[in-house]
Amino acid sequence: MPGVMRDLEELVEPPALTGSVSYRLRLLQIAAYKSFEKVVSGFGTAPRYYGMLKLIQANPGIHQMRLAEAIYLDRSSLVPIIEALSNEGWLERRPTRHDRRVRRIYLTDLGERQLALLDAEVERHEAMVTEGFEAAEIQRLLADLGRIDANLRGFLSVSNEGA
Amino acid sequence: MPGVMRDLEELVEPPALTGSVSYRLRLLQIAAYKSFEKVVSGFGTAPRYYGMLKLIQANPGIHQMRLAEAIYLDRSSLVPIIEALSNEGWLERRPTRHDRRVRRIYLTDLGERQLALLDAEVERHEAMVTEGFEAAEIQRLLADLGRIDANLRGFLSVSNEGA
DNA sequence: TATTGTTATACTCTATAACTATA
DNA sequence: TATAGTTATAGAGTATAACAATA
Repeated sequence: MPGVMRDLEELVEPPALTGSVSYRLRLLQIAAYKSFEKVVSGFGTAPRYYGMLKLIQANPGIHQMRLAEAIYLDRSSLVPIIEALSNEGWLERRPTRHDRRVRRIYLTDLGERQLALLDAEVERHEAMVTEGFEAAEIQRLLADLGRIDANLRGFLSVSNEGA
Repeated sequence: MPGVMRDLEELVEPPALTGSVSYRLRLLQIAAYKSFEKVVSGFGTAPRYYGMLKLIQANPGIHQMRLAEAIYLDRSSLVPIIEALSNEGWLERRPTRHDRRVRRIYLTDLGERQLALLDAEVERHEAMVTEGFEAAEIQRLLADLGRIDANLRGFLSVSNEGA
């Protein structure tokens, strides 16, 4: 009776997906994000903006526009995020003297302290993600991902030239 | 006058991000998705579910539950997607004899033909993503991503054991 | 009792367009 | 005229919970 066992068969991954870097990236990102949310808890809305907080930390006084570009967001989409993290005490917006349209973003002291705690959780997650990799392998992987990033940024900026 | 040039300075990427595979994956996926949408057009809502369509093609008659798991979606979230693609003629649901709760999913003939056209667009995009990579480098990268996928799936299934 | 697919519903995230205040 | 930030709004996309049919 062929067909009866069908429900128990392995899922076939077609070559077009198995061999696609884009597809792997997509599924990996979903899985990485879900696992990250399981690892991290008790930090409010901040964990999902960990990357942004680290960028602010490394670039104190960064403009909102600049920040939005860096994380591929529209400037309007960034506003409620900045708002929420300000309300939770992570960061603050300060006006500038030279150009009063611009507001510069800084971590608060509380933000700095909390971010240090969050760093530990993030490292724990990263260790799980790269379990079984040697340091050199991780460096090589990061280099490869960097090359892909360059390809994509190049393509996106070229195809945005008209805008 | 230090500080005046600040607006033109390069963005500093902190080591915690530069060295994080998770973070790279996240940003890459966003960029890859945006570029994919620019490359592909004229296929309705299908391109964003290209991976799912290829899975159905490779696993004709797959159950909805099975499909949902494979792409990390809740079974309820899959329903409107299946619905839309059915309405656009890409696929169809057929009842089963043995277990009448289950509906099996198949590509239609139209779906097969359109998917063949979409394949070409996807290949074009993939070529851009991996531009500058040699075939062996791509294989190595895919292998690395596969190892990460295994780590994540292992972690997610373990931490879901209670559920 | 458990499972598959479905529905109703609400929540999150995002972009677009219009607005303000500055430049 | 153009730009930085904001607001209002609408559209995706997702999960949760409850339901019907079936096992």
